[in-house]
Amino acid sequence: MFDIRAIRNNPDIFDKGWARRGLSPQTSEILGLDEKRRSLQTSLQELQARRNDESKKIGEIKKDGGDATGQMQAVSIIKNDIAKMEEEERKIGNDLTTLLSSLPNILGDDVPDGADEEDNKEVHRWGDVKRPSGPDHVDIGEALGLIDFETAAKMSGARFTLLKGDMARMERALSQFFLDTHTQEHGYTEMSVPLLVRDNALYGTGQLPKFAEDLFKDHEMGHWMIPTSEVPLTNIVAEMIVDEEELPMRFTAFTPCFRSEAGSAGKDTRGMLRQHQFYKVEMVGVTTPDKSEDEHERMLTCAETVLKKLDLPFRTVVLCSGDTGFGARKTYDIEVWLPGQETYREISSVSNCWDFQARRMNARCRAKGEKDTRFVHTLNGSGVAVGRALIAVIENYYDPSDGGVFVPEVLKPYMGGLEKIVKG
RNA sequence: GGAGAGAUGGCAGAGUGGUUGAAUGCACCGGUCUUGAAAACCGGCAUGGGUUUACGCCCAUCCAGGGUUCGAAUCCCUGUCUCUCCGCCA
Repeated sequence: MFDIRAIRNNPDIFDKGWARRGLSPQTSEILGLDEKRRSLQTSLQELQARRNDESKKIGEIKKDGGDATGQMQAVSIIKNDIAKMEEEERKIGNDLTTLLSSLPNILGDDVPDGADEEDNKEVHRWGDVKRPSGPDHVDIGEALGLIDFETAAKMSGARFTLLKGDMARMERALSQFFLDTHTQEHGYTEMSVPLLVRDNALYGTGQLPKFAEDLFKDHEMGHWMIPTSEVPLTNIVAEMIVDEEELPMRFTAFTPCFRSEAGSAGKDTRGMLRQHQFYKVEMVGVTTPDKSEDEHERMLTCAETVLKKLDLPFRTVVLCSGDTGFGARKTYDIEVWLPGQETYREISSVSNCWDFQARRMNARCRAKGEKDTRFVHTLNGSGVAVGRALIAVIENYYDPSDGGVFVPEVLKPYMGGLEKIVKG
């Protein structure tokens, strides 16, 4: 959502911003609606003032025991006009809101222009690629008898996975390791959050109204399954005015994520890279407006740290204008090396949403002693996707001599000291 | 699933159709007093929007959305949330 006054004052900035996302100019339509609405509002309020005035007089006349029939009829007529005008005003207001809420965030100046992921700019690379190529997690996992797509498909269809034994345990170990690192070393507060949310929560973070088809919904109760715990974690501050002393707030959660993958038919169909359901440890930050860029860099470091501790080679890119998501002002993706694909694949996405979500959620902050409030800035980042981390470990820690998978050093404490996953 | 109670300003808590945007207390801000502080006393203190060069004026908001009425915090309907009791249940 956007500040209509800012659009009034600097329409060019917004049109140029949206042009970077490939959109045609929007502000003339926005401002046309805005002007219409305001002039309607003004005349509506004049009528309301007259109605209030007359009604007050009727009250006085009646109190004195007089006859107010004439005045009552007069107000009755005004009332009809008000009703008509209210409806028109509401309609235009809705049109305006619908238009504004379907427009993406304005990109940061430091976001490179580009059409798609080909144009993302690499920021840096980390780690030695010890296994440039090799079997993928499907071959390794199935040979070990610990990853089973067929059985999962039997009960749930495509894009689901069944993990067994030490493979299931390693998934759990990864999530524990991520959570512990973020809570104990990075200052995040662990949250256990609702996985089903209502429309308004998804509107707040920007998934609705535009991206309903990407989500699973329970039509009976009206709940949506979260596509990421960014939704519940960010909505913690919805409708709140927080003291600026309490900022930054840093939340983390380990949750399943549910995605319909409606637009990605045929994409990444092999293996467990793209599933309808996967686990993720998420980080969310809430800051004052002046601190979000620093927080963004910090959050990126937090996500990179867990990959470094796992000794997984990765590269970090800043997404170009065409690849940056709807609600983000700027996004870093961390891509981990997958020997099975001989390429880097996304394992984390770290975004600064600026005040975009805060406006939609009405999440504000106030400095001590101040009267005025400001919208907070919100950030979110995967820290990191557990399923994809598991893939990365399987493929990078593969031992061709026996088909096993070494357990990364930092995961051993979470796996009872196990050194290696082997065929059982 | 059944029965009932409730939602009012930062908080507590009045108000059941006519100057109620809302008593009172607490908190908060300013002042008087004091060497200083406390106490006491005096004054101020909701939010969003429209309009205005400005002072200001106006509109909306007592959980949300509809309705009744000349007029709604107050009456009616729907939804959301909270609480109590019964049933069921991880």
